[in-house]
Amino acid sequence: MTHASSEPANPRRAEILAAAAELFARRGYHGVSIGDLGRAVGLTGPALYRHFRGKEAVLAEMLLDISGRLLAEGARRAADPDPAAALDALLRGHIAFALDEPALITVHGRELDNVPEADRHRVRRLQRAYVEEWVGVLRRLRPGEPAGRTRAAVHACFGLLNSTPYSAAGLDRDEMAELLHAMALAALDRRGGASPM
Amino acid sequence: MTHASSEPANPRRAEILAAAAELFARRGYHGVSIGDLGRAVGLTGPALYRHFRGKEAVLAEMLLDISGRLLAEGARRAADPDPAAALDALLRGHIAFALDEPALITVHGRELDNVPEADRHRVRRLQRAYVEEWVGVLRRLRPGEPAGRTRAAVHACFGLLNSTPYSAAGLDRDEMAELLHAMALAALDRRGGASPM
DNA sequence: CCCGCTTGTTAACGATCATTAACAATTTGC
DNA sequence: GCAAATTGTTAATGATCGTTAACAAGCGGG
Repeated sequence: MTHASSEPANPRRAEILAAAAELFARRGYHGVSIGDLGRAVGLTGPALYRHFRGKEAVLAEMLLDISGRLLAEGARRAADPDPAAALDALLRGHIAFALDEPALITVHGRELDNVPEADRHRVRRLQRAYVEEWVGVLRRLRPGEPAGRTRAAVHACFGLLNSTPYSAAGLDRDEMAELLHAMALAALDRRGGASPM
Repeated sequence: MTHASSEPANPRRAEILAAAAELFARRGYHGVSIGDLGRAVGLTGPALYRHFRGKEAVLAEMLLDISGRLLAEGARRAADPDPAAALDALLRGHIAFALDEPALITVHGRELDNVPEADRHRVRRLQRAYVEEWVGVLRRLRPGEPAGRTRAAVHACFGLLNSTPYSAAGLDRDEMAELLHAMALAALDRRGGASPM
């Protein structure tokens, strides 16, 4: 009941989660009602309670899924023994996620405060672990840098990559991916003034 | 009544706007009630209607002020005849704003959809004009680049600079400003693969 | 065949919301 | 000093919210 991965992948749950992501991203968690959520998948509001314990549970499951997926993919990519290759893989993975799931990236970055406390701690732990995967790779490339500065650089890099939802217009996916990759790599590469990567 | 700049700078209005910015940034527009807004400045909820037409008017005035200030400063800085100096000034100005007013930058980027339609169009026009100041400077530095790509690069740069609210911990203001400046300049400089700036 | 589970519905609940009304205190202009 | 405007209060209104209750249709397994 708690773990969605052990369930038989109920398609209605997935449908609701996808619709909720779009609505939460566009209007914010508090700007979306249970009635809105139901209507978005062709149901009435209370039908949602057949699939989720409540509105908060929808958000909680969504954020746990996102942060879990990011961390799982990130940990795998960061394991590359060549740190430059690991960074390249992290960039590619994060960019693909941001371009393919802009609503999820938006909600992931904005709505953590509305997750009930127990799950919020779990999401925060996953998010922090994901950041630390990046920090670990960057510290292999530039061991002397203070950890706080590296972490701030990672957050700035995420801000750049997650800008996708607001600038997707006009460029096709592959060109946008390449632009983000070049900009992010340059930003991380030339951070900190003098020391090269 | 419509233009705040011609009024005698009512301190209560400014106090409410400042408190509203913090609350809107933290919980989102719909997550903040009129009672919350009043309480944040030591009043009851309905007292707010002595200073604003309603909740939407608070957000509208806030976003008009932010986008207007960004555009005014941006236009002045972009007017430098040396495009490299203009870009440097734009970066410095935007970074100072993001570091000094993280709540305003956050609300500015998230809550446009909740502004009533008439004001929303005006805010969007100001925001677009600000982006075009950046695009104009960058096109002076790299005339051959397609405009859509330049615009996407500007939005990505804003994403990087506006990451401040989530990563301010650990670094002092000046070090953070320098880090953001170096990263943003590198990202814009090395965008697009080969052509130098 | 029918029992029970799943997945929907409509109706109703208390809470909370933005807003307005009615009224009081204080300040300002003359 | 006093009328008028300013700025606050509490109380009330109607809408909407998340949630639960009560009930119904469809379906699968014995």
